[in-house]
Parts: sequence; C-alpha cells; structure tokens
Amino acid sequence: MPQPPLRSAARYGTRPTMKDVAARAGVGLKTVSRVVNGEPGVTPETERRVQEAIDALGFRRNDSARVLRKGRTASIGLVLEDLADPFYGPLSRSVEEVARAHGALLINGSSAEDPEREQELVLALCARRVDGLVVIPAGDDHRYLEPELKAGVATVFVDRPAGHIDADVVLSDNFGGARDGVAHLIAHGHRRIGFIGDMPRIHTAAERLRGYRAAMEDAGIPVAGSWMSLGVTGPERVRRAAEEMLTGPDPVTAIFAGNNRVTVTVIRVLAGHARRVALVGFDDIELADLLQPGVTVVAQDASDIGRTAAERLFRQLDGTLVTPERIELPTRLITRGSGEIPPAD
Amino acid sequence: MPQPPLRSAARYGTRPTMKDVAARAGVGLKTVSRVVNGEPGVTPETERRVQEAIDALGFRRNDSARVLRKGRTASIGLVLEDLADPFYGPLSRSVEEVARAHGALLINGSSAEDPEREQELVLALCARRVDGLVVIPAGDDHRYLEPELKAGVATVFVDRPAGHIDADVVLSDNFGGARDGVAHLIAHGHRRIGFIGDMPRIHTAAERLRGYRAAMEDAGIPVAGSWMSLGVTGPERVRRAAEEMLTGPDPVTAIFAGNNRVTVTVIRVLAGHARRVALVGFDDIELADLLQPGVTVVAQDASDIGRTAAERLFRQLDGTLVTPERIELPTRLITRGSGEIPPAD
DNA sequence: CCCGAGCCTGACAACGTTGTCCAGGCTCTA
DNA sequence: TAGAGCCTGGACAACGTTGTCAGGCTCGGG
Repeated sequence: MPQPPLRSAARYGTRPTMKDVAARAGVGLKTVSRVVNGEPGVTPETERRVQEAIDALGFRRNDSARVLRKGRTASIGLVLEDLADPFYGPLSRSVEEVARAHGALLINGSSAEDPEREQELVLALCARRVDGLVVIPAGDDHRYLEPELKAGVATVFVDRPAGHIDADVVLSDNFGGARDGVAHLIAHGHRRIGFIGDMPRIHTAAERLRGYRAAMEDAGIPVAGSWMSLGVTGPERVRRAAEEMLTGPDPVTAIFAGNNRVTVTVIRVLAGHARRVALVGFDDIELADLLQPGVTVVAQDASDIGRTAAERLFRQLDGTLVTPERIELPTRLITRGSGEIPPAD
Repeated sequence: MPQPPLRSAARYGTRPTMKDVAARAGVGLKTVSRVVNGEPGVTPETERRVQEAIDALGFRRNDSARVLRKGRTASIGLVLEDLADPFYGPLSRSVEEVARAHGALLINGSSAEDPEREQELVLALCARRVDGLVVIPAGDDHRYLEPELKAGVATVFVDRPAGHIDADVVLSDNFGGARDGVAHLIAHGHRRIGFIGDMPRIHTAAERLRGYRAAMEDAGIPVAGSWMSLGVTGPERVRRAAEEMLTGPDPVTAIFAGNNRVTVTVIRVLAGHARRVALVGFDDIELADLLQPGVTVVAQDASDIGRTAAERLFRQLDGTLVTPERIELPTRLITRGSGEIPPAD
C-alpha cells in the first residue's frame, strides 16, 4: 500500500527526507543536499528557506543512504575482550580520541575471550562497512579476514598478533617486561619465585611466561614445576594456585603475577599470610601506591598502545602505510615496595 | 567512466555485491538474497552453488544498503562521559551485553562532560539511524532530541535526568545514598564533616550535596561554609580543597567524598596526615578493601544501572513501554573501616 | 492427456542520498 | 546590443539491498 507522500513525514516512526524538505522549501532535491553538506552554489536566500524547512521538519540526514552512495562510513570498529577490565577503558578511550580527531565514530564490542564471538563481531562490523578495525584478538586464526583486507579494510591488531595473516600489530614488550620484573626479584635475593599466569594459548601469557623462564635461566636458577601455575582464570583458581605455592613443599619467597587480575587476587592472598612474600605484577593497578606495601609492577601504557594502533589505522586509510609491521612498546618497572621485600627464609 | 561490471569485484577497494555473486553462480539476484538471509524457497543444489560463489568471492552483505531498505539498523548508541572512568566500564559492558542479547551492536562515544560534544555525538548517532540511545547527559537541555523522539528513536537517560524533555531515566538514589553516608559519619560521633564534590550543575553532584545537607540538618548540625567544596575537578584542586578543610580554622574530623575520583585523591591526602580523619566516599573503588584502613563507601551498581537502562530501551523498541519513567536504584553502604574512625579531637 | 496447484526463480521498484550533467538566467565585456 | 561565461538550480542515475509480484516448471489428480 503506497503511502501518500505528503503525509509520510508526519507518520509516527517515519523521518522526513530531503525530498520532504525540498517540497516544503519549494526547491529541488539537490539544493537541499547542497545546503546540508555546505556545498557552494546556493543563494543565501535559498539557503535560508531550506534551513527553515530543515528546522521545521526536524530533518536529519540519513547516513545509511549517504554511506551507500559514498562508500566510506567514517566509522571504525574496536573489538576487545572485556570493557569492564580496567586495562581496556583507557585503551578504548584513546582509540576513540584518535577516531574523533579524524571525524570517525567508534563502534565497539567485546569478544569475552571467545574466538567465535570475536569472528562474529568482526564480520558484523565489516558488514557495517567500517573503514577500519582495531582488534584485540581472542582467537588465533584470522584467515577469515582475508577478503576484508583485500577489500581495503584497514586493520590493526592490538595486544596480541594476528594468526595466519599478515597484519599490523601493536603490543607491549611482554617478554622483556616479564623478564625484567623477575630479574628485579632475583636481584633482591629471591631464587624460589612463583609464576601465575593465563592460558599459554594467549600470546601475552605465553610471552610473559617465556620472560620468566629467561630471567630464571639467565640467573642459573632451575625452575621447579610447582612454581608455575598456568591457565588459571577466575579469582578462586588463582587463590588456590597461590596458596599451593606458598604452603606446599619447596615454597616460593616471591610471586610474579601474569596480569592485573592475578595480581589483585594474589594481594588478597598475601594479606592473609603472616610471612612476607615479595610480589611483582604485570599491568599496573589503580591505587597500587596506596597499599601497604605499595605494589611493584611492570606497567604497560594502555593509552599509548591504543593511540599508536589507532594512528596506524588512519595512516593505513590515508594510504601512507602499506607494509604491515609489528610494533613493540616498552614496559616500565615501577617499584613501590612489594617487589623489594627480601626473601623470608 | 563506467566500470566493466565483471571486473569490479576484483578492483582493490571494491567489494563483491550480490550481483557479482549471482553472476558467478548463474542465478538471479534475489536468489542470492534469499540464500544470504536464510529464506525458504531455494533448492539445496542452487543454495550450494550460491554459497560456493559467496565463499569464492569473499562476499559480505552490505548492511548499509540493508538498513536503507529495512529501516532498522539493529544498533544502539551509548554516549557517556569518559570510558577511562572505572564507573563506566562495567556500565558500558552491561549495556553491550543486553544489546547483544537483542542482536544489536553498540556504538559509543564520550562527551568528555562537554554539552556541545554530547549533542554532536547524539546527532551523529541519530544520523546513523541507531534504533535507540542510552545517554549519560553532560548538558542540561535536550530539546534538540525532540524530533528524534517523535520519529521513534528509543531513548533512556542514565545517571542524570534529561533537561526539558520527558524521557526515561535510570539513576542511583544519589540523595538518599549521600544522606545515609553522612548520617553514618554522624552516628560515629562526627559533627564537623566536610563535603567535596563536583560542580552542582551536574545533577548527581547537586543531589549528593543535598543529601549531605539533609543529613546534617536532620542531626541539627549547622554547616560551616568552609566545610563544603563544590565544583572542584582535577586531582590538584581536590587536594588543595582537602588540605584546606583539614588544616584551616574549624578543621573537619571527617570527609564525605562526592565521587570516586575525589575519594581517591582524598585517600592520598589523608595518607600524608598524622591525624586520623574519617572518610566515606560515593562510588565504590577497586581494592578499597585492601587499603589500611579499608574505605567505607556508598556504592552504586554500575552494571545494574546499565542493564536496567538497556532493558528499558529494548522494551521501548518492542512497544511494551510507552510512558517515560524515572527509576531510582538504591545504593549500598559498605563499611570497611575508614568511615568508622571516631573524631580525632 | 490436460489442468490446476504448488514450488522455485528472477525482474523490477524502492529505500534516501550524492555525483553528473544540463538548462536557464544573469552579468560582463567587446 | 550581442555573445561569452558564470552562477544557481534541478532532473536523473546510481549505490546494494529487500519486498512484491509474476512467470515457468513439475507433479498429481481427474
């Protein structure tokens, strides 16, 4: 059933179009388009009439139609693991800031560490024809992105490299950071040092574990299997892992925590122990300086990572950048006390 | 210059369309559409051929065109103040979770507390034809949204009510929470209680101030002007405000902090003072339980607020909800030590 | 053997915008 | 005063998809 065109703008749920504006202003369709886009070639008087009609009808340009016509959406997608994780807030924010500077909107979604969900999200963003993608990968195979890359969708991976495709990646020096953190404990006299980290299938976790092993090996310290706890997720399992390291045979005198969630849980565990155990964590945590003792951490700069990634993205879109690169940003050891506690025995 | 249609899919930067897929599979355009959308009425054999062409070409449906045709975008917009603020991470996440459950994507942006930027963002989202909006308002006049509301854009305000328009709002009981927090300090013997908060033009800040005043009045305590510090933003100014309250004439024995950023700074200030000063903060902060003393707070549940708002949004879209409402969620006083310190003098 | 029903399939218009191109009226100059 | 050029405005197609509708095919029953 065709709608009477003159009433369509008034129907609930229907928005006025340029056609409606043109009719009301008594001008042609294209003239409205010119006014809306600030293009030259419109008399001030005509412009005024058009603007009046726009205001009266509450017209807003339909960007879907615009995108369809122009090809570019002026939006980029950000896929991350979990917005509730304090690491991603600043990252997301800095990506948005860069996007904004380039006049682009940010669409984002969380993968919840689920590779399938990551792919689903990324493809949904591609269907929206985002101009570019910043992805913190959950999965380890990104060949599904090949058609997108070929079609010119700018893509930058963050925090972990892409799997099986050649793409830009911006990440921290996880290996070096962990190695330095553990070396710091060794320098303070520790030899029995525990490591608690995420599943090694996650790149960052694997790299940090590698850093731990390297530091221990450099110091000529053989690592007991009971000192390493890998793939522990969730506070309860971290807690149990820490307890075992502390109270089992051959107990550790220091712990290196593989990420901020682990660090927080370990702090809680240590608070319940009389024995003073040293702790260095990967990732900074808020208020770390106010705890007793302050928490020594290997900090990565989430804002810097996000900014670097987003800027590379837009340089890809400019055409300034072509060859994919791997960019490693340095970490920083921040000593606050917990990492400088000497061995207890 | 017209492109040869058969090559267009191969050009860099151009994506294959349904037409390309149809040509390759030797079927009609509409048949491809049917396969892509899982519509019935396609022979398995035909479907296989189409699917093969889709995979071979790396075709992805262009959602912009789809939106243009269908009218709904299956996306909602979230405008908040600052993603780096830990309060908004969980909020954003819970909104996204609900959106996902309804098959919608989340587009978000930060207003940085700037009313102009808020409007700009909101209108950009409307131009994208998001189905709905969750807005944490920075400004206090939202009449610019009237055409959108009339056009059927679902809208829910969060954390602060909309200005000059009738719209749903989901927020915490800021007044009651602050009153309870201050009453808690009074119950522990304090009379000289300081208040440090944001600009009173921000609704939450005004309400919390009102709660502070109400609690003091209920207890029959006259409030000295030097005990109230309003509109302080940024760590440095908060620090100075706290110092003045603590060391000026008529010094306070307790401080009520109007938001999480203020709380953190006040903790830092108090750590530098020998005198023990009580503290209750509005908003929970991470690791508050591990500090010495633990930080007593009036907590609001950001996830709950986000979820409630998003669910209302989708009920508006269902048509289940029509009349705008104001929903106040209760706060919770969490005692951890800092609020139970007795007056020092 | 023929006809109708039912199932597949494809042609076509429409969604709202922008790029192209042309027409008409104006001004300016020779 | 006429011709050239400029400025303004509008008609039209195209972007890629989906809804409508009609045509052709097969199969079963009369």
